Amino acid sequence: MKSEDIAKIVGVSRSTVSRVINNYPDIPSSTREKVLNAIREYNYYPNSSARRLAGIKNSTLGIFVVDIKDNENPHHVIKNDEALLYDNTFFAPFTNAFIDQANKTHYYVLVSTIYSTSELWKIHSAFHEKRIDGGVVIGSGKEDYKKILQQMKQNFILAAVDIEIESFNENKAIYINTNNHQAAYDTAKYLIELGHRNIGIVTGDLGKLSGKKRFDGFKQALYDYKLHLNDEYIGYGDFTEPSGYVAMKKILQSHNPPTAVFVSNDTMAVGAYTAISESKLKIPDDISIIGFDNIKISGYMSPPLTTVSVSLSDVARTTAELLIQSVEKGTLTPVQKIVNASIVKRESCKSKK
Amino acid sequence: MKSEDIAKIVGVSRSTVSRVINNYPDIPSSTREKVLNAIREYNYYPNSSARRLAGIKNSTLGIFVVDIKDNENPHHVIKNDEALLYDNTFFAPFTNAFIDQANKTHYYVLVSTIYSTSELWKIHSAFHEKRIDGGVVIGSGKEDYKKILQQMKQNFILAAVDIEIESFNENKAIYINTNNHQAAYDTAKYLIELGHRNIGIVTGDLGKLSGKKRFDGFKQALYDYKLHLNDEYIGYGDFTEPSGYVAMKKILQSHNPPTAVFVSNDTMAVGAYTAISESKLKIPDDISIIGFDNIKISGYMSPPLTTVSVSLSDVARTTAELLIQSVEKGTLTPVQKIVNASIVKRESCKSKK
DNA sequence: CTGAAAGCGCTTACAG
DNA sequence: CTGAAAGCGCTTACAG
Repeated sequence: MKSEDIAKIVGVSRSTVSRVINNYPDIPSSTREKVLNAIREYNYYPNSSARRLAGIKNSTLGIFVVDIKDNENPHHVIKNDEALLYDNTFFAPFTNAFIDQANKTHYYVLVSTIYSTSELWKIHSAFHEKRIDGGVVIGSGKEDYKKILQQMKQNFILAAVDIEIESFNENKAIYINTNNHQAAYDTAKYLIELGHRNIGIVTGDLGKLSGKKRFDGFKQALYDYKLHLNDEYIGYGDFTEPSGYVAMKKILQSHNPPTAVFVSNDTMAVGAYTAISESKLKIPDDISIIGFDNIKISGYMSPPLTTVSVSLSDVARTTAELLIQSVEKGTLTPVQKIVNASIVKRESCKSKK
Repeated sequence: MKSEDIAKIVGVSRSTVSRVINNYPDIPSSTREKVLNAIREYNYYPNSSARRLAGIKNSTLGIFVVDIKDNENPHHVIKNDEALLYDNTFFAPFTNAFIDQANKTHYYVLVSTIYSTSELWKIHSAFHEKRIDGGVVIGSGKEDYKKILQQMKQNFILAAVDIEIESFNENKAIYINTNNHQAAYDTAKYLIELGHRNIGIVTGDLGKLSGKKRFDGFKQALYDYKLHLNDEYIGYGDFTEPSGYVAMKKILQSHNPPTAVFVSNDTMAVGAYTAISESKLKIPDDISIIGFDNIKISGYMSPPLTTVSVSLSDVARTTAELLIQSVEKGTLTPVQKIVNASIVKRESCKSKK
C-alpha cells in the first residue's frame, strides 16, 4: 500500500494524497475526507524513509548514553557485565522521562549506549546518516565530549547534559547542567548548621563536571564558614559503590575522624554505609552522612539517607523541549540551562549541638 | 556530501561507490581502497533513508514498553508523574541490555513508551512506516496484546516478552517468557522445606502472565506437599508497592497469621515490609518473606530480601538475538522460549524447625 | 570489473 | 484547487 494506491482508490493524484497527509490548507474538505477515509480503511501509513528523502523531517531524536571507563583505575572496574548500565539509577530515569516527553510531541527516540571511545562513531553515524534530527549526549566526560564535537557538523542539533564545557561560545550546543555547585554548598552548609565542625567528603569522579562542581561547592562552603578542610577527611571516589567504600575506609582512618561526611552521590553512600558499619560506628549517632542524587535505594537504606534531589525527569523534559524547539525551527539555538536541586532530609544526619 | 561526490572525487561511478559500501566481492582492492579513503577523508556517511528506500534494511529494532493502567482500580493509581516508568526496575534493565545487545550487532533501537490503549498506534506506525525492521513488546497485558496483533501484518517481525498467549500456533511471533510457574513453585517449596506450614501469598496482577503463573506455581507446590491454602492468607496485589502494603495488611489480620509469605515481586515486598513493621512484627523471626525479581533495592532492605532472580539482561539478550536472526533472514521464525530463574538466599527467611 | 538507467515512495515547486 | 514531473540519495539488475 503506497500513496499511489490510495490516490487511485479515491480518484485523485498522489500529489493530492500527499497534501492531505501534510495538512495543506487549500484542500476542499470533501476531498480531504475521502482521502482520509481511504487511508483509514486500507490502513495506509506513509513510508518514513521516502518522506525523509523528500525533505520531511524524521521526527526522531537520539539519546547517547556514554559510560566510558577506558582509563579507569583497575581496582574500581567491576568486570561483571551486569554492572554496566543495566541498573543505572542515573541514566534510566533520564532516558525514560526523555522518551516520554519526546513521544508526547510525536517524536521517536533512538537510544544508543557507548562503553568505549571506539564506539563514539555511533553518535556521528546517527547524525550523518540522518537517522535523527537532533540528539542528546549524557554521561560523557570532558575529553570524550571534545572528541564528539570534533566530527560534529556545526549545523547538527546537539544537547549535552551534565557536561563541562570549556567555552560556551565556542562549542555551540544546548547545555543542561544541574546546579551542583550550589547544591553541594547547601549540603555543607546544612551540616555546619547542624553544628558539625569536622566535616569530610567523599568526592565523585573529578573528571566529570558533577564531581568537580560538587567538590568545589563543598569547599566553598567550608571556606565561607571559616572551616578548615583536613586532608585526611578527603576520600577520592569515582561515583561507584566500591569506590565509596574505599574512600570512607580511608577517611575513618584519620587521627580524629570527622563527625559528618558529604558523599558525592548516593551510590557511593551505599559503600560508605558498609565501611562505617564495619568500623562499628553508628549513623547518625557517631557520624552524619549526606548523599546526592536521591536515588530510589536511598530512602530504604538504614538509616534512610539524607540526600540532594535533582529531578532527573525535569532535566530530561527540559532537554527534550529545548531539543525539539530547535528541531522544529530547523536550526540550533544554543542555550545554557542550570537546573536547581534541593536537600531531602531523612535520618542520616544528626545535630551536633 | 553524497555518494556522487565521492564518485567524482575518486573518478568512478556512483554504482562503484555503492558497491564498495555494500561489500560487493568483484571490486579490485585498489579501487576499493581509493573509495574507502575518500569516504574517510571527506567524512561521508550514506543517507540511511535513501538506502532504506532503495531496499537495504534499516538496522533498527523497536522496543515498546507498555504500562497501561487504563482500567486500574482507582486506589492503586499513583497519580504522581514520577511514579511512571522512570524508576521502573523491570523495564530499565531490560531496555538497557536489549540496546547493548542490538548495538553490538550494529542495530539501532527505537524506544517508545505506551501508557494507554489510545497510544497503541505507536507500535503500528513504527512498523508500517518502516521505521523498524522488527520490534519487541514488553509489559503488555493479554487484552492489549490482542489489540496490538489486530493491526499487525503477518510478515512483521514481532517479539513479545512476558505476555500470555492464547494459542502459540495462531499468533505467530517470538515469545519469551520467564519460567514463573517453576520459580514460584520453588519458592513455596523452599519455605516448606524450612519447616513452614502456614504459608501465605501476595499475588501480583493476575491479568498478567507473570502474576498468574506465580500464583499457580505457588498453589501447585502447596498442593503437592499436601498443604492447605487458607483464604485469609491470600492478599491480592498488582505489582505496585502500595498494593503490597495493603495486601500484607490484610493477611496480617488473619486469625492465625502465616509464618511465611511469598510476595509475588520485590516492589510489593517493600510495601509488605512496611505493613509488617507497623504490626510490630519482625522479619524473619515472626514472619519469613520471599520476593521475586531480585531488583536492586532488595539487597539493601532490612533484612536483605530473599528473592528469585530472573536475569532480565539474559532475557533481553535472548530477545535481541532472536529478533535479529529473523530480521537478517528477512522473515519471522516463530519460537517460544522459557528462561529459568533461581532463588537468591538472603536474610528474610528463617527455618521454622 | 563497471557504468547508465530504472526504481524505491514520497514531497513540492510549477503550471494551469 | 490539483495534476504531471522533477528530485531526494541510494541500490541493483542489465548490459557490456
